[in-house]
Amino acid sequence: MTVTLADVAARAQVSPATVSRVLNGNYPVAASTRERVLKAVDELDYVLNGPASALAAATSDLVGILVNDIADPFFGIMASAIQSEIGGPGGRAGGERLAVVCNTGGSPERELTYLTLLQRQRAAAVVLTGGVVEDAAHRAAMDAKLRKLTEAGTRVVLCGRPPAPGTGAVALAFDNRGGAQELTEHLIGLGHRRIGYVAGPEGQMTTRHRLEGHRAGLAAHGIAADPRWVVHGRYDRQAGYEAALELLRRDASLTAVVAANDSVALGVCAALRDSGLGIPGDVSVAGFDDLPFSVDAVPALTTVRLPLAEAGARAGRIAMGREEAPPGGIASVRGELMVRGSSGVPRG
Amino acid sequence: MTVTLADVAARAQVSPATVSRVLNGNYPVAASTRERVLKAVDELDYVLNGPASALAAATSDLVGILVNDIADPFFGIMASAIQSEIGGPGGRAGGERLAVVCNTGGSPERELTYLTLLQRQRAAAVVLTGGVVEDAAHRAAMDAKLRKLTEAGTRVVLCGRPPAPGTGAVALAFDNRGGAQELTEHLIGLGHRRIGYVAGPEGQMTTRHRLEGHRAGLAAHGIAADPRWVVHGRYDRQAGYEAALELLRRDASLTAVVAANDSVALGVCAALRDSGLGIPGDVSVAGFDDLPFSVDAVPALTTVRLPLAEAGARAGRIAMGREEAPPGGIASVRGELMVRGSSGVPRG
DNA sequence: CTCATCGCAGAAAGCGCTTGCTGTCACCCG
DNA sequence: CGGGTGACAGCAAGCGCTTTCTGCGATGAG
Repeated sequence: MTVTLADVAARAQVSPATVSRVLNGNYPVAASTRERVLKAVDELDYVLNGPASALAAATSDLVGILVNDIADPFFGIMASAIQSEIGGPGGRAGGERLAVVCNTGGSPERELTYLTLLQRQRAAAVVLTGGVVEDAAHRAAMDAKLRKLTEAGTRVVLCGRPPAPGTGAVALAFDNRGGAQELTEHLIGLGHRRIGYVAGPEGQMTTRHRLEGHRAGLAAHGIAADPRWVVHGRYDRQAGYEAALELLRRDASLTAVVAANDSVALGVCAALRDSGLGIPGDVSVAGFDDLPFSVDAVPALTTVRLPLAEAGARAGRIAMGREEAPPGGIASVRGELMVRGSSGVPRG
Repeated sequence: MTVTLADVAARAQVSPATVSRVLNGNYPVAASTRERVLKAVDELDYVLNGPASALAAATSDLVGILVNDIADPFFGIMASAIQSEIGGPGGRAGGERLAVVCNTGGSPERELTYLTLLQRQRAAAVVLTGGVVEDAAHRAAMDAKLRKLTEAGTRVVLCGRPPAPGTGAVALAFDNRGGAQELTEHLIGLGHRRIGYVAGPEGQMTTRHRLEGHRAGLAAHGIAADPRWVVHGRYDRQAGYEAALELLRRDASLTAVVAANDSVALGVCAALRDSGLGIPGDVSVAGFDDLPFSVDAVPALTTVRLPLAEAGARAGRIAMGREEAPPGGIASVRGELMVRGSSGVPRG
């Protein structure tokens, strides 16, 4: 029914071994023989059996990419960049590889399960993106899993994710703390003193780092951090909308609001507008990430640009062994402050 | 080195066959035995070898999802919905499946190559999204490939994509023509007569259908379509920006511009603003798709909402055999007109 | 002219799992 | 109390490929 290597071999009058070697091209085969084999492959419309080949060779050409939410451009951009580098029909980077994009939905359990699934498939490499939950038990489980993967020969790269020491995984971490601090200092430089902060979900490292950076920025200028000025929520527009309303309720004298990311910032903007406040006339707003839509917001969003595509591409290359890992297996990726229309001098 | 089924069997004092059956749960195994096996699996930290299992069982639990660009929310949303339905650790939908998201970048060749790769992996199902190129040779090649896949037992679903008759593939097509017509008629209803149209790339079916719908809308109200009012470009913001400028250059008296999709519409808005024109005061703008950011644009974008997530979820279920295919294997998915701030009565 | 050498092709032993078929008990019914 | 019937467990034959090792003819050196 299905065409196998043996069929091709028979038609080309050679042994299966020879066909395999022609297809893999890692063993000398006479040109005339090769040609004959290729012709047979073509005539029979032969398609290699991936599982069989993976079993025999003890490796597969699958590469896993873990993301929190593929519908979110933040992850989409990274995934796209990673994929463009891991080979596949896209980038001419050696053998054709298949990228397996896994949606963890931010759930630690799913993350673990997907890793097992990938391990089961004997994936060639795994790139993990997205946040890390600050739960000791989960981190230990993750680290154990990652270690097992690297020990089994799977290359593991953390992209935009804090390092996992002792696991053998290479990490390209975003400098969330530094970026957030720079952003807050920009607002302070404009004259803002009462700055609200819409943070991400509690218990996430990204949330904590960005918040810490914000506070460091305040501290650097001797501004006391008022706990009423911080509200936690999800990393989405809706959460931003609600958080902004809450912030206003707590202290209507705020002159600026920093959001955990751009989506949240958009929600904040909508809430402010719906409350009759002008941006940046009444309240300045700032985001984080610099996703494509941020420049199109009106006014355009002041934010911290994270080099998502570059970091993803680099992670992809490292995962493929086409670029050396950074010294110590850890690199910090800096963001860049993008000052745009949504931030201005405070009113009054 | 690596733990195999046999190791587990030895430890649990049973035969490999029994272990396999416990793990697959499709054969009666005594509770006490099962427990013993599970214990051994746990103790040895056994991970099933995917390729070996796929080879022996002649099926794999991989599901392919083809998208044009994973960084584009249009595809991200569909991919996410599809994935949530195909099982995986996310949706509790039977066995754990791995979604393979493939970025075709809109290239017909890559589309074909990915399909071969998926065929090679003996994928359980494949969901294709994204546009179709109107090239006869390519379509024939695609159809042949799809037929081969369905013949090999792979379920093939086209999501938001025109049907491929005779291939055995199920199609959930978006009613681009109808949506575009409705949108244009909405503008006409407001009083617009000179309506610019920023179309997608030529030679794509989606582009053609939307443009045809637009023209049908004009025709229905006896408005002659002026060829100068149509500009083609890519499906992105940049193209929209440039196209809008070109449109204005050709005829500054346009009172409305319809864009091929929301991203393009955003570019159009930016260009209009940069030209000192108000929206919708001077020119009304409309998009297509209703992506999440469209409601946040200022003014919010009038557009046609495509039920991306619903269609994706349905496609996923059909691919998994958990929902029956529509009669004839073809269903048309309608869009819904979303009237928002970017469209108003024409000036003057 | 002989023997080591080289270049290429084939034989065959798995890779780790699934599954049809064949036992082997234990139990129940007559 | 015997044979029929189930409920489980094991045997063993692959699944389709890779790869080591062996074989063989041709070539070049001595």
